[in-house]
Amino acid sequence: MAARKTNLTTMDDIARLAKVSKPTVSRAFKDSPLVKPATKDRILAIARRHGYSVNSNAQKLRTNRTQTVAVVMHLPQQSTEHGSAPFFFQLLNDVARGLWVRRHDLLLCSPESDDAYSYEVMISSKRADGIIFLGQGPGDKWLKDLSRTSVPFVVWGAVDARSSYCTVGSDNKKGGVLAGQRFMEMGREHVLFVGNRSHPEMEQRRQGLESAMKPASKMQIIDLEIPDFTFETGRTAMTGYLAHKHAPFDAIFAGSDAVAMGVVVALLDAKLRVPEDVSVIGYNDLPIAQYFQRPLTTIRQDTYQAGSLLVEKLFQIFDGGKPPSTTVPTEIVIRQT
Amino acid sequence: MAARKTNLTTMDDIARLAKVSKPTVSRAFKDSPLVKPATKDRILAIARRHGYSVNSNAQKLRTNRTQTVAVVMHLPQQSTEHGSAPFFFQLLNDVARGLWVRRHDLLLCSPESDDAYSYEVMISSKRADGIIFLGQGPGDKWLKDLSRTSVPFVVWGAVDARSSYCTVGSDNKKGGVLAGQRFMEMGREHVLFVGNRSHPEMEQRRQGLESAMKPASKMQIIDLEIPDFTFETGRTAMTGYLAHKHAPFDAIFAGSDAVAMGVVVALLDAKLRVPEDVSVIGYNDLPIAQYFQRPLTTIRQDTYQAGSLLVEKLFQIFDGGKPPSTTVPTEIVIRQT
DNA sequence: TTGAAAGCGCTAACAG
DNA sequence: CTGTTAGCGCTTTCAA
Repeated sequence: MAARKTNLTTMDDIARLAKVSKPTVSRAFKDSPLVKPATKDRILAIARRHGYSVNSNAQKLRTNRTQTVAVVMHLPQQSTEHGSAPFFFQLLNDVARGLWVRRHDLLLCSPESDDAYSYEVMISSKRADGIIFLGQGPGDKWLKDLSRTSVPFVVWGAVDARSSYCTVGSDNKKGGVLAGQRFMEMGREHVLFVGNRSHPEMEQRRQGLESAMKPASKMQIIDLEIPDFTFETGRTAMTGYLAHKHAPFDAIFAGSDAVAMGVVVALLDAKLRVPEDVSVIGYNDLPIAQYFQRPLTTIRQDTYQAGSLLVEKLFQIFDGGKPPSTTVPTEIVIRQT
Repeated sequence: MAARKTNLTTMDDIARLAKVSKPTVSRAFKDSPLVKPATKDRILAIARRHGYSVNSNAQKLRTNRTQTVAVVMHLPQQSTEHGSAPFFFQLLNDVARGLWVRRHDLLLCSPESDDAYSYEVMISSKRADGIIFLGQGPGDKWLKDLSRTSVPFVVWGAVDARSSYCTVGSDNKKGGVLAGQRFMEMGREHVLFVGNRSHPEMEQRRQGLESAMKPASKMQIIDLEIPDFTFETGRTAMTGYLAHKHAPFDAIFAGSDAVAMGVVVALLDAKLRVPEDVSVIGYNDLPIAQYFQRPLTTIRQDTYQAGSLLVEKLFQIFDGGKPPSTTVPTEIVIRQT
């Protein structure tokens, strides 16, 4: 009589087969020291033989914990739409690793609406124990609203010490400083900032740039505002700028590597030499950046550490803590632009 | 007396407040026609006012359905490790959209081990109703094993009509044909295939290439085997090939865009002209491909459709069907290589 | 159209 | 170390 793998469904079945009680089976599965090793092994062997595993929904219902974290990420509609997509995927990856270490599941969500309510529901309906937001979007009103609720969450985005919620983000200011210093070393004087000052992270980078340049009284910043941070936007903005205005510039600090690459292409199309005529620095150090036409000088963020920090801080919140926002170090990667 | 938002926890509480019974509240939440609209509105209003939402774990336990699909994806350890990462993230994105349309949650997992058992546990423990595998890895023994169980799953990978499980994949053969035809039109004769024949998808592409070239008896394929499909691997393989062997070639079909870009860089380093001396075709049409030093000619796969198909077929399996494997159309994007 | 009763599969509290 | 009891919050009968 071959022990057919009839997937038994309940803990009671296993208990009966192992001639123990249900709680003992339960303990065996959570590796409790309260159960005798021999008993435990027998139970686990029987369970495995019958294809049994603990029903996680009953477990979640009973314990009132889901061991699940929701990660909310703006997924790009088209591959070209969102210039920093590769960066966010890398970050997702690193967050996934952090959760995996803590044996938590990762529920991937797109933002339903930028409205605190839908996230409150996510928690009160016990789909997840907490939320990690990858990117805070243009305005963070909804995040402020959310911070007034009891929803445990952390955010990747611009770090602001006064913020009412916990954020982990690139040291944008330092990133700007590094770019400014580099330009100064190269003797550049007119820096075009291709970004968007209403975007908090961008503004921080610009401030860093400005402060690094202060010692050199000759240096100045020219702003070129762009609505988003894609290759195409960078290219067309640059082409337009070259066609119409003529404030001279010899350096460019771009809001993202994608923008920087667009800018470089526009520059080359206009017969400007990079870096001889114009020096360009990007942001993020996308994997592509080093293989670009002109291997790109850029500011790198440590996503590995970012992922760990996001997870760690969320768990501190689970434990009743109120972890401070933190900045992740930033470094300049000097290549050929 | 302000109705404070004390988050009530159970359906019973809401039932009491609305002066109805628990089942009525349950019906109201699932928009059942059995409940009078006025009653329903009243219930929903009360629930919302008190921050109540249905406990999804109790729901899942009771109904024995999770409304969740696990997506298993090899997350790259380092950004440069896995050349096709951007492609898979795009695919993830499109799968997410498909699941969202069907109001299912997406549980993101890395492969625990390439062993059927861990996936059986995922289903028998009721974490998810089914699994979508993004990429089948080098061998698919574990997938064959899994297909002998009752685990509902579909796979993105090489489509093989004889396979025991449902696969959705690029029309690799057609992709190869398109590349071969293009080379033929350009009058190329010696095609270097930079790929890995033990990888089913690669082998299919090579077969397509070969069949397209058959009419031109002069044309021939030279194989350059590589272990993985990253930029660096492509570059070093090409550099090595140029240094040692000297079978002449005037065209290259690469296993991925990342490889193709690595190959192009090696070619240019060796003072070969692209495309004058060597024509190069990649695979995947990564967003970067068009912005590369030489905008890359490549084979594009329709991930949007792929995502929809994967989800659709999984749902057919849920409904007891046995959907056939399908191929997603493939097209050549002619740029400058 | 609504309600009463039963039970999904599990774990925590307590007793031994 | 192991067992008994109770109940997590919900939906599904079935009855009214």
